[in-house]
Amino acid sequence: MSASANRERNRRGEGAKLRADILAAATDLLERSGSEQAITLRAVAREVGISAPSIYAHFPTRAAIVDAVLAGAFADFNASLAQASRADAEPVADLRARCVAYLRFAAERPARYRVLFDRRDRVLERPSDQAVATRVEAFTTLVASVQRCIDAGVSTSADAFGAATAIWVALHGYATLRPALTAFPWPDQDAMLDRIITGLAALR
Amino acid sequence: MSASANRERNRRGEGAKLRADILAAATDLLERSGSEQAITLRAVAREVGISAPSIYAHFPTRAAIVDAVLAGAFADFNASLAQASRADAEPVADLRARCVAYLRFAAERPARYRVLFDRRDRVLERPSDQAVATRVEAFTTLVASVQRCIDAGVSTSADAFGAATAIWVALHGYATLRPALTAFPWPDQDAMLDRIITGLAALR
DNA sequence: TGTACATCAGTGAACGCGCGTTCACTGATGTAC
DNA sequence: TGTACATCAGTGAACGCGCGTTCACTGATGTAC
Repeated sequence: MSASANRERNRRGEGAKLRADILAAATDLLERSGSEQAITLRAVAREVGISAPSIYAHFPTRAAIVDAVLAGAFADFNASLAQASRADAEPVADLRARCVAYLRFAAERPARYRVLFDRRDRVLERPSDQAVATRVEAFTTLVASVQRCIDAGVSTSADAFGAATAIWVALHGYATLRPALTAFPWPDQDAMLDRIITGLAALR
Repeated sequence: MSASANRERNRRGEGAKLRADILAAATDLLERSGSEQAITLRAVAREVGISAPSIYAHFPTRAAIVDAVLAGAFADFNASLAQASRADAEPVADLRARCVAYLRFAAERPARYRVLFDRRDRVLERPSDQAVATRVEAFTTLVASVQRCIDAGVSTSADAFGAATAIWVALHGYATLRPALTAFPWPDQDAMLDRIITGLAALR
């Protein structure tokens, strides 16, 4: 298949546009297939309408593409949660809004969600401080949200960190299992969330 | 590499022994690599010390090997939980023992655990009733365990199924995230379990 | 007891595939003079 | 204003790899006579 059939060559100085197209195509492949294995140089090239070697002008290796997709997923995830946050509202309402946004992100972009926490730690390559911060951001704000419930006297928990970890773990389990086991007679999501928040944040 | 260096040819009538060796090698590859992708015909053959085509006497396709590994993992998982169960003891102690066994299985055989619930439903191939029953067995007994807590008046939950689902989801989240994110400052597992059981089974 | 032979438990070479990556190249585009 | 040319944005062919699978085969082993 000729690439020119699908895509016009960028004008001079606009070569960097291809980088964005490559990233979008890779993200799309991930989301459609459900697996980061689907992100191959050749599949991405096919999707964008270029030849495979053209990718090397923008990414040094296949892994670099996957990393960039992952970074984008984390940024989207953090943005979704931040947007849902209502730090000035009732603390329980804020906590709930954050959890709803968490599950919504996972439901709407299941493959991207999975990839956020599915990867084993890379022992060899040390992630940058910024990468670590991005990864921890959503959790940090969750702890703060639980702490606000404690401060307001509506949670009897003595440990915001522990409670937030338990909530996170439950959300992750639900977010992961729900799309994987569609035949399971899942309870209503709102009821599930009530159980998780009330039980694990030790709400009165 | 010659196979005869590693393995003696089975005697006549004992060809079926190879099936068990193939399964063990495939399981080992899964557990060592952390991914079912590592189960390739050639890798399995290398591991067992035979040539790749020899596998076809025992499994029609690569997928059949993976399925068999998965079935074995489910059987082991159910057996681990069943063994931990103390249905005649205090209901809370039984529930806790089951949860501990759940997390222990996941910690000791992380790749096998993952594969139990990681796979998306196969929409095309309908699983047999028996396969479904095996998959649901552990959960069914968890619901019963919660129900015993309710019957004993120690849980205020009105819905054993909902509570069991919440507990399962939290256990799964923890079992999945804990080995994946080793840099996270995980709280003590016992404290975590207390939070999950007490909070989600609505224990007094 | 000896031997021909069917069967069993495998082997080794080959197929076509998609992959990541390298390499030498091409042709349009903008710029210097 | 015209043109030579450097540069940019790519291309197409090729590499070696491991894969699932097929095929024709081999040689040891047990058994029938």
